[in-house]
Amino acid sequence: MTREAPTPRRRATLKDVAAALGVSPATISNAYNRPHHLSADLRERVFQMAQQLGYPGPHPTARSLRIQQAGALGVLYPERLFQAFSDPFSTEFLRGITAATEGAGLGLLLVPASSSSHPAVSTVQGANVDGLVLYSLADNDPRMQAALVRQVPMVLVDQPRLEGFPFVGIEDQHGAEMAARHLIDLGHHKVGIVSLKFSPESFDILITANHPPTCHYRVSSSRLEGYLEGLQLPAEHLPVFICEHNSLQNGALAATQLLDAHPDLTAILTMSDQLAFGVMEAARNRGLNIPEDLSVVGYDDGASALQAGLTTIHQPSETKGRLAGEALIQLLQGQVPAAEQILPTRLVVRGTTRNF
Amino acid sequence: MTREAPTPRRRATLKDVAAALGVSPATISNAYNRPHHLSADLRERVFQMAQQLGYPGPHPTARSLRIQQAGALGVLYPERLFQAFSDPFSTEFLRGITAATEGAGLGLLLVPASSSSHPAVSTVQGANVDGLVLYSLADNDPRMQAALVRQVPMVLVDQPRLEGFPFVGIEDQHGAEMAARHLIDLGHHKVGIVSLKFSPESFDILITANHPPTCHYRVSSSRLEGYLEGLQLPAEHLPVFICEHNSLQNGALAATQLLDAHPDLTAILTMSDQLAFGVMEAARNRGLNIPEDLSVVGYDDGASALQAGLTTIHQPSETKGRLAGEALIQLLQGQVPAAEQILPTRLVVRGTTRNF
DNA sequence: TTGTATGCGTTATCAA
DNA sequence: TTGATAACGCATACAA
Repeated sequence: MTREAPTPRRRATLKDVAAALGVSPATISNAYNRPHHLSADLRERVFQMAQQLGYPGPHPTARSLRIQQAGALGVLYPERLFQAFSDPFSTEFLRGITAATEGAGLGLLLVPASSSSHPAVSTVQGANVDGLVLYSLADNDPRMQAALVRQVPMVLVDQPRLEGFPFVGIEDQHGAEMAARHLIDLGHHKVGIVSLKFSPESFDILITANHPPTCHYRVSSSRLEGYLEGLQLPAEHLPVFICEHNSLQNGALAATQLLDAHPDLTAILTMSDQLAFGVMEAARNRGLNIPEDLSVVGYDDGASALQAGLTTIHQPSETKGRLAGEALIQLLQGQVPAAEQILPTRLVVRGTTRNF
Repeated sequence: MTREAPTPRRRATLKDVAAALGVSPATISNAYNRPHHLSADLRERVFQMAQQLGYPGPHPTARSLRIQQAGALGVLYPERLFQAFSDPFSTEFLRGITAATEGAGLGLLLVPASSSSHPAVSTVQGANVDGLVLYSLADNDPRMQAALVRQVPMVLVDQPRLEGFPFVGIEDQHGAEMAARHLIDLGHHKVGIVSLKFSPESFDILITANHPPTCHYRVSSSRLEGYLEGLQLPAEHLPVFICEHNSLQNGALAATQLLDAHPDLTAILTMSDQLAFGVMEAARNRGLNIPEDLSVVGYDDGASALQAGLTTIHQPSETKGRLAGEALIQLLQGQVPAAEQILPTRLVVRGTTRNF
């Protein structure tokens, strides 16, 4: 097993350096982690020998195992990670997390969603992290249970609560209600809704609000409730298009189908800015002017909403991320963070809504 | 905070389950990893006992150490992670990486930059990853050496090359040259340049192109060279403002100082879209119309450039990320990726440049 | 189908 | 200041 061959095909370890130097492994470890526990001279010789043998320094995983710290925080995202970087609004959330956690020297691990070969739960089970942020997961997402089982510190954001874990969210329903009331105040009676998805496997579908399918996403259900509350219109005459993705393209599709089925609509409420942009594009393509012929309201108020002059509901997504990150760090330090932090939403009236 | 579950003083381990069940540790391990190596009945009993004891399943770090796989890829970013989520253009790059790596079940670890308490090299030494993407690091960034020492698979993107590691980049200089020539073709003779940073510690400074300070960033130096090549103007009359940050605010500051010192400028070349937006804002604030009074060219062509009608240099940042991710995965699989992939840049003329 | 023994590469506790 | 040794928690040949 032991070979004195000068060509170690295998990565050199701390023991190899110790052996080559005729000292104990502890000394090598000390050279890296406790400089004052050994003479400067010996320490220098250790580093020289390490370089000579190609010893890359303490193995991170072995060290993590030993000191019981992974040095990273994980984020569970409802969709494929690809999506996390597609919406300017969700990158703001991630920015908030890093703003809070980077100073502590903690990395941010984006945990991959499921794929054919790698079920989602296995990736959350295998994530080398000291804590998790559960972001906007569906109430039937198996990863929630998998995360719970891991018994690591967790913070929940915009998703179903779990007893004993800090929650960070926004006044989702209230924001939607304000959006709806804004339209009512402007005199609109024929309003369509473009919704975010209802369940992980959902696909594009046009329904009416009186018979909604089961909704597994807290954000979607809260906002829909807010819309209904604010509109006070008969649900059976309220068309709702449920989108599979939160994308401009999907918003355009939604608008097309809504307007095809209900040409008399004078306004559309959307559950995200991205969807609103898509609606606007589709509306213009069929010759409708905004806001003259059609009023549109978004949700989120990401960076691009200002640029586009979109009337929308503002939510502090970066702050949301920061609070989540801070709560998680407090948990790691044995402190007790606020059990619940609900951030305010507010209506921002710009140029895409108008009197009817 | 307190949970009703039987709180074990210490996290239960595989051994505990084995002991409680009177079987060997290997059996527990098999129950989780090799279902077919034991009877369905015993497997079921294992899971039940695990639940009863609160055993969270195999410890990810211990497992990682044993199987020599971290299950994640790391990204080294030139600035604080906060910045990675601030520029729509760099999020496109990250999106490309995840698009390539998520399918393989690999997480993406964003390695934190330095802070007062945590030197940057320690975080790269301690990152639990199977490979690294070095993105746009300065040639004097100590993390490059730290990464090299680790002897893990690496891919270099938009930064100094290292012998033996795949490189992914763009035609940086060529793009800049086209931008400059575009202005010359339009008849401009008085041109200012807004540059990205030259060194990690750099601060805002106005210089002339004939005496540039040492540049540690490959992207900045390539683009500056391209500008000089394309402009063919005397360097001593070419003002360059070097920005500390790649932000709209910094672009506005740059424009203000450039135009204060050189009121006769008719055009400004910027090394990023973000900087261009800032220049445009500052120009408008001082009563200059774009492009009538001032032509502006960006770089990157991120999503917002189209919306703003910015003349800019397009680069395929998402593709860049995808290729980097794919190359890294090939490395992990023992395959040999292309040693070098240089993606094309192209001039996109929109509404912010005009004849002079 | 199940058990035994060993090693993955460290760090921590003690003793010298 | 340095050394011997036992964890850290698991997976895998190999034996039974």
